[in-house]
Amino acid sequence: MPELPEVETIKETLKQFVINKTISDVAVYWPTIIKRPEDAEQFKSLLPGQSIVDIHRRGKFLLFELDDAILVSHLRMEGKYSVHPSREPVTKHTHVIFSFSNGEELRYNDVRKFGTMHLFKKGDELTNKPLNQLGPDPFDETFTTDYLYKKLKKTERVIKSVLLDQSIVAGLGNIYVDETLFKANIHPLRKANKLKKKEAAAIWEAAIVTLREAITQGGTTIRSYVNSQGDMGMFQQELFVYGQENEPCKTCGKPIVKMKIGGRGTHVCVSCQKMK
DNA sequence: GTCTTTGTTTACAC
DNA sequence: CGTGTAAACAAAGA
Repeated sequence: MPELPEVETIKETLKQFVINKTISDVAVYWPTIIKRPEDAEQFKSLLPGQSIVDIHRRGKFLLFELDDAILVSHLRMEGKYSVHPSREPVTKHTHVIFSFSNGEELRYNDVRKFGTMHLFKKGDELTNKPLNQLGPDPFDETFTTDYLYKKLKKTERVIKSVLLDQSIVAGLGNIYVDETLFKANIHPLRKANKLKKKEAAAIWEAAIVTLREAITQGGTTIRSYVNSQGDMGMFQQELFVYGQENEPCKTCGKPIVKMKIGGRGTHVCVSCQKMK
């Protein structure tokens, strides 16, 4: 479940292994991961000879900047990247391999095969799906309390669903939305357009603080997340509500309740997070 | 076989 | 057509 802090951590750990490496060959064992170009054979043919110039992050997407292209990669639930010598055996969940001219390989591993890859000519990625659907990153200067408050005003949806909407703000997923709303003392079922400006400001602040702290902890490891060096995140120790069903609230001691909102498991302290 | 998991896309009712 | 909700979808493990 890599969300923004996990993808940020993956980006930083992966950088040291792949920048300036030149792709010599590409193998695709599960073509449905490749979304653009539609034909995986064409995808493969476009990459050899290109070097990895840099890696960026946009929301939950990893962006591999190549000499003349951008590879946009989404890890969905369980996608992972790792670098190995080519002689090392692959696992049954390795679906894409980028071979480098130095004998190493960047491997994409994904137990669920839900991840996606889109390849663009440089510049085209911003005006096409999936990146053109995204709202600002939480740390972008355009993501302000005013921006958030105006967006919340416009919708009848509950706040939980709005914060999961990547076109509002890009990078929050189920873990960090639940944690953000707990920190802001807002019940996830509150209607977005009924929230006061002060409450929007509290959500903004809570999101920024939670994400920043999670990044410094290297992300959250719930099921299987590790960074590209194989290290677990540590933020799970800081979780107040996510995955804490029936555990006592760290603030008030009442048991954390799990409910379904918009089809998503949602964790809430009904004592601390008021419906008002 | 059924159910759960998540982020995103698609279908559809209003 | 915009909006909101629900279902579909990707696949595997419990």
